[in-house]
Amino acid sequence: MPVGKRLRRDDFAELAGPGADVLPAHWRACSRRSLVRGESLCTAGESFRTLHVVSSGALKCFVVSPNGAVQVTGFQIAGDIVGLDGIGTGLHQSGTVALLDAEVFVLPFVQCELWSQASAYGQHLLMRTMAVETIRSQRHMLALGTMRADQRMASFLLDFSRRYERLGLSYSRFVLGMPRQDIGSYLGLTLETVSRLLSRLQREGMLQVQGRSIDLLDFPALRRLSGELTQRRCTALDSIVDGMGRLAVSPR
Amino acid sequence: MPVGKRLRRDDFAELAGPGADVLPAHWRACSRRSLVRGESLCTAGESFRTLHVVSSGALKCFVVSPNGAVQVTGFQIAGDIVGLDGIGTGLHQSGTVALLDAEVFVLPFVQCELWSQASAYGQHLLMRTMAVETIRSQRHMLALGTMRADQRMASFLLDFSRRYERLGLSYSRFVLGMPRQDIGSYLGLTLETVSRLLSRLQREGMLQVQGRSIDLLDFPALRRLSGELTQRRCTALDSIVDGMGRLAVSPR
DNA sequence: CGTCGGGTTGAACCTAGTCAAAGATAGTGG
DNA sequence: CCACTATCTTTGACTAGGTTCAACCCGACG
Repeated sequence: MPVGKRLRRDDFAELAGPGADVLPAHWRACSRRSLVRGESLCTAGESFRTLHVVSSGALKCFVVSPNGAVQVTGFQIAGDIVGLDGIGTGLHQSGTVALLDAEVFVLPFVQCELWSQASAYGQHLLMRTMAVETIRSQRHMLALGTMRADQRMASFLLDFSRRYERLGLSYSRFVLGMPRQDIGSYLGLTLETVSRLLSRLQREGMLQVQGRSIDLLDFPALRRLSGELTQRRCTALDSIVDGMGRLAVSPR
Repeated sequence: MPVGKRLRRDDFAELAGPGADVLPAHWRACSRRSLVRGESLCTAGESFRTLHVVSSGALKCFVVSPNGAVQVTGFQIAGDIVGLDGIGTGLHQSGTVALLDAEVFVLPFVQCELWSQASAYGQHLLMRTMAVETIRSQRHMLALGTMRADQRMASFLLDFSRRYERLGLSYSRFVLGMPRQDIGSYLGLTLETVSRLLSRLQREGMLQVQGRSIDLLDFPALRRLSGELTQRRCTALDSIVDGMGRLAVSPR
């Protein structure tokens, strides 16, 4: 049960995850909180006091538009950090719920701030953690804005593959902790499209899917699909970007 | 020429823009840099040393995927901050170019860090600035992931309207500093679709468009379009989100 | 054993993308 | 100052990818 992998506090010393940076200096003091499947860690609008680093299980984070549309903004597994969006306004902008039974480390934000003030290193790490989050969302925007459905799906699977590998788990066989609807929301697709895509990729031999269990079979093909080729609105292979950020197709 | 509005340093005392927070404590020391239309402020991969706050003109920020697809991640006008994405890795993750002749304040990042270490307030502001950026990208993800083309366009126009208003300019008549292609890239659409949408909204009386000059006429309609109704995958008006973040349609 | 949430699959529809051509605009150099 | 060019914009016709609606299946759980 890969997703359920539980981290001991000491694991974070070697862990490369986004939350790992900010945790070490706190782990002595920090408490934990258990969540059962479906339990909410925080909801949008709620006042922000603590950051959380996932110890085990899986969470999803989502924003809700005024009219009720839901967009899943990310999935968090062991080592990932949750709650950075609350720093800006003092209110959580997004909700977070447990997809599976989960456990999180609790980091009171005032302590993070104190720590960050006390050491230049701590400050740097905290900022870096936030900036990494920005980079992650930029990548996701790129996926949502420029990729076709199958490419998004391939990127999504490869992303999870890498993250599981980072936790010392199999990068080719894993269990997605979330239903099709959540994957769809995250990728800007409907659940039907997600289901169809997984079936198609299976038919084409790139992976094996059994409910939420995934077995990635053809990494080169998945990588090719996810990015190297056939990007929407980018037909020329030898195209470059000029100073204006325009695609400049080189002759020859 | 609304977009060309130039800020004096003192303006930032009252300015509510994202960059305004971080600037005041620095303005005495900080230098400026002028950019001509098309000039690049920084390119992806380049090492990160400085933040910039736009003084006048307009910039765009974009990421490029390995295969050459371009996604515009944001447009910056006076008061906006540029370069936060470099903090995470020490390398700029995105490129920034001037859409118009522009001037920016230059904030060496080491100084920001020193300032941030020196005062808890400074630290808080810097982090807040970064977190606000995160919130912005979450909103944009929501647009890219859940909205239809016309809704994205309406949101985009209303966003610019608010930002111009914040600068003390007209919220109803303004000039978009970027070509259709960039708007399209930002919204995850093609330039043809952008053009067609603007024509359609004009035909429907919501706005007047003349090249890059926009005159918003029917705010209620634009707001309605941008969010209140007809969101894709959200047909029920009285739907709410349950603990799992699922849409729960209330009976009645 | 029946119900319920989640998943799969099909068919019809529609939004937005693609390709193409013509018009507008602005910048450049004679 | 005007002609020329490059870039940007608009519009049309056609296509394709993804959504919608609907039926059905499967496994878990009471």
